[in-house]
Amino acid sequence: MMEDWMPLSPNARALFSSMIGDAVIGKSVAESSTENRDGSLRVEPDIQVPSRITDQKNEIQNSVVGNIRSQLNPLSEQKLSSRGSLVERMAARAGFNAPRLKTESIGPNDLSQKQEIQTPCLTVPPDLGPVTLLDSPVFLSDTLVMPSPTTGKFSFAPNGSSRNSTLMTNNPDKGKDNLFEEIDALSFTFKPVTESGYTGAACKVNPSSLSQQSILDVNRFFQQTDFSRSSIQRKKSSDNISSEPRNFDAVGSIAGRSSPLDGPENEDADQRVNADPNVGGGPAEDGYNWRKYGQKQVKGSEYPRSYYKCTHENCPVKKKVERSCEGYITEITCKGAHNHSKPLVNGRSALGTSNALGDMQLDTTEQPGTGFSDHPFWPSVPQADWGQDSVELTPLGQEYCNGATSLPAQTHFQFELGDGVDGSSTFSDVEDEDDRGTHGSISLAYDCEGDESESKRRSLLFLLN
DNA sequence: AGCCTTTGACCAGCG
DNA sequence: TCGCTGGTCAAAGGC
Repeated sequence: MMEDWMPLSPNARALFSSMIGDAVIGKSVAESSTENRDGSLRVEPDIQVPSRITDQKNEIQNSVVGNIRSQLNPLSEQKLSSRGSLVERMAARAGFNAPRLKTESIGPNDLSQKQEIQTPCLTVPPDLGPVTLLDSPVFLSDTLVMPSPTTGKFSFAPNGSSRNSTLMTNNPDKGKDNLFEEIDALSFTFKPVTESGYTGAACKVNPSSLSQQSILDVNRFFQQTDFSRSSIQRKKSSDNISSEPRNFDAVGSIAGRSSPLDGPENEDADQRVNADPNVGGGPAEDGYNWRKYGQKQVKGSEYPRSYYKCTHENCPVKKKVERSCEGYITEITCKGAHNHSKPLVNGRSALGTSNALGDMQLDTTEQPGTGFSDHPFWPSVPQADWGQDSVELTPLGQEYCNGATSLPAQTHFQFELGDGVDGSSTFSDVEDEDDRGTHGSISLAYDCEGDESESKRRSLLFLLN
């Protein structure tokens, strides 16, 4: 179903995916990593998504997808329909069967009879119109739109006369109201991060209890990620870009979209959510501070390799990061061992920061101070092992490179092992790299502009998850 | 001012 | 020794 979002920017998709927990995210959640004999880590889909939460997410996501699609031009939709499921393509390329969102029970049984509904997840509840979603406060990116709760005014116009007519659909007011009604009904699943890291517990937070500032922060976040109606419209007007398969964060790879950067073809700088080098293999995504000291085009690699050093004094750790044309990490090689603990971030340890994204992680034992090991996107590495001069780890995964061919590129993480280190026995729990840095949904949390914003974004991610 | 990225040059290892 | 390649340095510039 991911192709349903193709016309959207990767950033938007990443964010949306994070928010609604699409099928692929479900896959991410459902997937667990297994350890191969050779020490590499591979993700395998073999864990079921908690049913209740998944059902709610699917319900919302189906509605959202359907509504968004209804806003897209027919051409894009047709192109989308003509493509196979991304999951299927991934499965074909990666050689595993990714779990699919079951949509048979949603909507008409005979979908083939309806051309406009050729892909799953298109059933839209009649009371949840496009405006419900597109006019959601978090979707509004410009100041011309109607006041919204995110602006602190929280007043809806009696009618939608002042809004963009092209996006208007039936029953706008009802849609908006329903948005909050539904949100309220569903409640957010808020997963707090404690000083010691992710607790694994989830608590419900009634949206009404959120502070105005929090809402404003959420809105600001969406604006920064350009996950807005205006961005969608821009995409509509540029089919040459939007119609191409692009990296899908949630599907993706380490996701730390890495923030999936917008491709070079996308010159709209404000849409670059993850143009930050931190995203993915860049500095900070693992809680440490890195300084790039070199970049080189390596023979045999289609992407330039970046060299990073840990900025901590006397810390010998270096890492090499290969990034695709879109900024997705295709390979990370970390060498050395940190001789220091993670720097504090916003009054809390980087560990906490890392775990902000770890709500999909399953019972990962915290390994404070072990570097990547305590990052939700990195496997747990016993301190003793990480203490070696170098550690090598090679989880494999896939990401989808944009570009004309949309060829998949393999994401490759590698920690160089020191002698006597059995990498195969040191890593026990790793997430699907699809959810890691090479894709935006996750990287957003690391795409920090500052401690404050980082903290706010973390909060947002909790809301979205 | 400090830190960062960028990027061309330089260095070392290897065949 | 030479050429190739990967890794690093360091000046310049940006934020």
